Amino acid sequence: MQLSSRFTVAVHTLLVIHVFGKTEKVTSEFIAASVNVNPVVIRRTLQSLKAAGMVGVKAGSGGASIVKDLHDISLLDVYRAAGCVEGELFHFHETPNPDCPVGHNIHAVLDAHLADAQAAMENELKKVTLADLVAELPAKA
Amino acid sequence: MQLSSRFTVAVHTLLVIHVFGKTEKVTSEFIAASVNVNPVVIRRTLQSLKAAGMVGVKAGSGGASIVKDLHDISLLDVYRAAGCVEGELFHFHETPNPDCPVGHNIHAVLDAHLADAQAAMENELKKVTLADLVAELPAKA
DNA sequence: TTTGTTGTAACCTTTTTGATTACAACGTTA
DNA sequence: TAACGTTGTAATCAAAAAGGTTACAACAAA
Repeated sequence: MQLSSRFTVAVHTLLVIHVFGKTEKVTSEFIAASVNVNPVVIRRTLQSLKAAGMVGVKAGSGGASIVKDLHDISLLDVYRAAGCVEGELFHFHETPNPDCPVGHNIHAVLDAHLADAQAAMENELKKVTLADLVAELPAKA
Repeated sequence: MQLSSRFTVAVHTLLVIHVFGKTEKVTSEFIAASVNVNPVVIRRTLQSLKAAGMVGVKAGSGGASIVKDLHDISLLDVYRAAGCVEGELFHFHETPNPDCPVGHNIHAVLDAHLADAQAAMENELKKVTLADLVAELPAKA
């Protein structure tokens, strides 16, 4: 089981807007051609990124642009904006038996550790900005 | 989107076996009553834990037992044994456009960072052993 | 042999993801 | 203002996966 691709699609989307934004009108169809998904998926992604204050989208005339400094957008920001994980990363079985000492305390002993693990992952995503990714782009081309 | 509950169910299962193993025959039905899932789900969990060398299960007569020191079983071990994530945690859209500079390089610029984030999470799980959890159990009861 | 349990296949339901169609709303331009 | 291309968004669909459930052969012990 893997997390939704919304996150990587969102990162890809932002990079396309950055790279082509100066020279082309970057429409949902244009981005979709690079990511290789349906344009509607990109439009939904753009709405999420817009709600997070990262991009502007021109209804009618068309075209997306980045409205925030790439140094100020971390992978964690994109991850959160994409909304592929709501709240807790780990999933608990519902209603463990409260009459059993283990079932009664399973959350008490596990929750904090799982939260730590999730925080460690998110903290790592926070270290990387889109500006870092852009810097790596040409070098690997 | 959350990870499968297989992981937390597996932890719960191991704790039940530990707590009741001395005094009762811990069957899949017994564990299922604490976790509050179907006994077959527990049997499948037990097979995974058995394959990982953590438990022994008596076919026929019934009952599961732990066959490894709890100090030597980390949450990461259980996480891996439960198999709720195969390989990569993050999911990529398939076949990004290789003719686009972004599509062509998206893996090159993202893979390492995502692997770092996943490793940070797993590393945190590695720090906690089942013995730690057991130590926390009575204190919170 | 009887009883209770495991091991496992098979099937079903539910949920979720992403694909897709459809279309009204919108901006630009001719 | 009319035509055109694009966005915003709802609705629907198919595919995948998770967990639930039934079923039953294999097995161990009394």
